[in-house]
Amino acid sequence: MEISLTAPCCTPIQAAPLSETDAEELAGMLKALADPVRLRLLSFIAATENGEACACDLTEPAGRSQATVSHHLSQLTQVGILEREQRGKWAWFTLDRDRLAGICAAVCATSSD
Amino acid sequence: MEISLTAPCCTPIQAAPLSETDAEELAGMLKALADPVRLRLLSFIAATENGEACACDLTEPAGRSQATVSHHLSQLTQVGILEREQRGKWAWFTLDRDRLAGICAAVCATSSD
DNA sequence: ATGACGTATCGATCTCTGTCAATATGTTCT
DNA sequence: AGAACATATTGACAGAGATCGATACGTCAT
Repeated sequence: MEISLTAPCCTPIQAAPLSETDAEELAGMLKALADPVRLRLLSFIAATENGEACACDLTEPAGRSQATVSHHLSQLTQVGILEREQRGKWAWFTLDRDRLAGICAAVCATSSD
Repeated sequence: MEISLTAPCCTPIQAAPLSETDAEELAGMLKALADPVRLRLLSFIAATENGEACACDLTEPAGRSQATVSHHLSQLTQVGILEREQRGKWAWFTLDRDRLAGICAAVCATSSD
């Protein structure tokens, strides 16, 4: 039995039959990921110099209205994929790579991990 | 630079800003995963003795109608997470773990991978 | 305090998706 | 061929979600 580098964020799907509740929980996180605009937002943030970005710099490259981008950023923050920090009147977001890895672990980890 | 064990199934999000097309592609696969019923179906199949299951044995544990389960299995097959094999009048499904790992790699792989 | 500016929330609309009953398709057995 | 059974497809509907304009909320500078 190997020790995996990142622990699953929730019950892994390939170890044992998933309960309805556990399935709902993981599905919620995956739903947050499963949108092209949100994936691009994550990608933009990951591509910055410091791995952080201000909401004001994300509206234009996302190609959506300020309200829509704010909504997407909020969703990603809610499931812990993004972390939000208020700096003056600006909202800065950083990617939580451990959280992302935890979601992936829940999807991919096999019983031998 | 490490060589990762599984190659991303499509453009990874953390390497460079994602194009709209690439984002749509990955989002499509994640959408297939992002449903509690489908996650449970995957989980049930992964938990079987041989890692394969007949559609007829999935309807009841999924708690959905035959039509709905068939629809979900079809979606998972369409994005390559499940593989379908016809045996007589039964449809057998196996999990493509490499495909799953490829999706995870696209989400989690960093530029240093 | 007041004005300016960045962000979040609200309300409305439109599209997408999960669901099932009914039906069609395909396979096996007699 | 015809009956029986497993699975897929169709059509319809309800609920969820993406989107935006308008507005409210915070924060800063004057």
